[in-house]
Order: sequence, then structure tokens, then C-alpha cells
Amino acid sequence: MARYTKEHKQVTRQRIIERAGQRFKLDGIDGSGVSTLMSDAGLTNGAFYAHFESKDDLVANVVADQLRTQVEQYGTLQPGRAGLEDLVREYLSPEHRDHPGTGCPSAALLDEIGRCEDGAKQAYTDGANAIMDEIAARLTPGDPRSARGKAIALYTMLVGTLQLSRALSDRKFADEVLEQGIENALTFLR
Amino acid sequence: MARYTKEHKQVTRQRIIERAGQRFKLDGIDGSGVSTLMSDAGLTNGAFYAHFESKDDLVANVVADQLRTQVEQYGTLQPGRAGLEDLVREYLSPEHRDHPGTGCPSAALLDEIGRCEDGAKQAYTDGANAIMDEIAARLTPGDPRSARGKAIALYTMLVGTLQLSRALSDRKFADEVLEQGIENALTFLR
DNA sequence: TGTACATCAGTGAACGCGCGTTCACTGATGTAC
DNA sequence: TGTACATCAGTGAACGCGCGTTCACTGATGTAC
Repeated sequence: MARYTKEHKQVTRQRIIERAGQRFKLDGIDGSGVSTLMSDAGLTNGAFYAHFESKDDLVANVVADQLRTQVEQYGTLQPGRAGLEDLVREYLSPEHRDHPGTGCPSAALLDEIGRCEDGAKQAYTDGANAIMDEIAARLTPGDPRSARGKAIALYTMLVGTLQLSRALSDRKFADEVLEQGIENALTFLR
Repeated sequence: MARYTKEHKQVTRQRIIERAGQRFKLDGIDGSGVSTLMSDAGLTNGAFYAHFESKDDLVANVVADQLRTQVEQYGTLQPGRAGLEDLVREYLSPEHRDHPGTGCPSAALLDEIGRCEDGAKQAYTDGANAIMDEIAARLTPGDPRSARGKAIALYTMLVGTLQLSRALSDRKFADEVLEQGIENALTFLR
């Protein structure tokens, strides 16, 4: 099974990274074993080390990929505050809360990334920077300095709110958290 | 080693719960093995099941204990917004960021709690409710309804901001996040 | 008060299992002739 | 164009290790006499 096309191995590698992203967001990084990750990608465990040096190496690549994807998504939002208002409503929706596997990597993994090796934290740092720029650009295009502080506030509110809603076993309380989060974030944007 | 005093076993149990809380916040729940947890409490692994039904059972008890402690701490803050301003400054301090083991359980464990069994989520739900009440009582004692929404916004901002700061490998960026978080939270309180 | 006994918190070895990682091997492919 | 070969992505068994959990046992204690 070798030498299909020139890009074959890179395609496989990318598939591993993307499926691993979903799995990590569902079960956590510590909670996802290499064998499971490879079987998610339609492969067996042994092939893993032909693609990555270690699980830590994969984690760093997954974090980078996840945030790159998020930056791209945010890049397609409407310009200005209207785009951020859409973001708030999508982000704090029950759909997003109930499907962490396809959702925001920060909401699913942020505290675990804080405990990771430097490679993953480095990847997260670069991605977070890009996200803040993307948000700040929509806040006050004329004044990027103060916008950056507001971007941090908006993003942390979104992440914290979704995490809180996911951790609550009481559905009504969890929904209340999302609704209040939307209201507060929209007020914050005005 | 039995029948010391009547409360001896409960004292031991509480010690296990408190040390496990620290360990969980440092290494994550998945990242902390039962043998390590027991050795943290000065015991051997076998004794664990004389105190808890399972690791999940311990986790639920730890989460309940951690949030109970946090509610107590918040209860000792100054009354009114002054107390919340103190909280913001303590919560978003480099000291808190750099010592997760003795810090806020939500900042260290919130996304992992979202993936836990129902027992832990139930315990978290009760605790979160009490925390929101404690914060809301200091916001606008006269209007607890709207205060609750603001309490959620404040707490999620604190949690998200500290998590973000912990996940960044760039110290300057991490400090900037804390400082902007303080500024934004204090503005929010006015 | 002194001694024999029942209690039970804690010990530590062992269970099967999945972890991250290694490695000898396979076999479909592109290339060379 | 047809065949032999080198390549190398992927296989699957195995490694030592730590996981959560079980269990026969220990021995310091409070209690009964």
C-alpha cells in the first residue's frame, strides 16, 4: 500500500489530524488512545509512528489545525459587529453545546491544553493570537489597540459560557446560561 | 490501625477528597491515578475502596467539595461590588494562574467536568448555582433576577480568561490577557 | 485494673486491560530495463 | 509494452507500564469480662 500518489501520505496525515481533533474534543486528549485515533482514521495503530514522532507531536499538530480552521471560519463572517453578533448566536447555541466534536476547540480543550507540553501550548498561542486579531478587526477597525482587549473579553466569555453550559446536568440551567450569555455578549458588543 | 476515634475514618476520607482536589486541578482528572491520589493522602491504593465506590464516586465528591469551598470563600468577600472587585483582582492574578492546584476548580477542570458521569455534573450544577447566588447577591441586592445573568457573565469571563492565560506559552501574551481581563471585568461591574 | 477478643482502617500483591511505543513484516505501487 | 525490482505506507503482534479494581491479610484499637 505505498506510493499511490505523491500526496497520498500527506492526505492520510491530514485525515488523522482532523479525526483526532474530533475525538479529542469528544473524549479529551488524555481520554483518547492512539489505537482509537488510528482506527478513527481507518488505519491500525502501528502506522501512527510513520506520521508522528509521538502522541505529544500529534497533539501539537491537532491544536494548530483546529485553531487554523477556527480562524478561517471567523474570516468568513460578515464584516464589522454584525459578523460578531452572528458568531455569538451560533457559538452559544444548544447545537454547538451538544456537538463538541465538531465545535470550538477552546471550549472543549482549553484547560487540558494548559496542562500540555510546550509544543501544544505554542501552537495554541499562535492560533489564539490570530483569533484575537480576527475578532478585533471586526470590533473597531480604526482602533485595533483597544479592540484587542475587547476581543479577549468576548472570546473568553464565549468559551467560559459554553463550557459552563456543558458541565451542567440541569437542562434548564444550562439553557439559561446560554441565553444569558447571548444577552450579555450582545450588550457587550454595543 | 482501626478504631482510633469515632471520626477518624471521616477525617481520612476528607483528607483524600481535599488532596485529590489539588491533584485533579494540577494533572487533570484523567491524568490522576488512584494510587497517586492515595499516596498523596499518605495511604496505599488498597484503602481507596473502603472510602469510595469507584473513582467516579470520588470525582463527584471532590467536585462537590471544591465548589463548596469556593462558595465559602466568596461568602467572606466584602459585601457589594467592592467584594467583587477584590475577587476579580485576586482571580485574575499571576499567582492564581501559576498555582492551579490551590485555585479555582472551574478554571482547572470545567471542560473535563463536562465529559464526566452524571454524578460529577450534578455536583457541579449544585455548586455553580450557589456560586451564582453568591455573586448575584453582591451585584444588585435589590434585583436578583437581572443580577443572575450578570453573575453568569462575570464568572464565565473569569474562568475563560484564566484558562486562556494558562494555555499560552508566551508570558507577555498571558499577562496581557490577565490585565485586559481585569480591566474588562471591572468595567463590566460598573 | 488486667487480659482476651472482635472490629475494621489500612496493607500490598494481584487481576485483566488499555496505554504509548517498537518492530519485523506485507504487498501494492512507481520505476528501470 | 512487459517484467523484475526497490520503495515505503500500512499491518498487527508484542513490549513494559500504569490504570481501576479486588481481596486475603494485618495489627492497633475499643470493648467485654
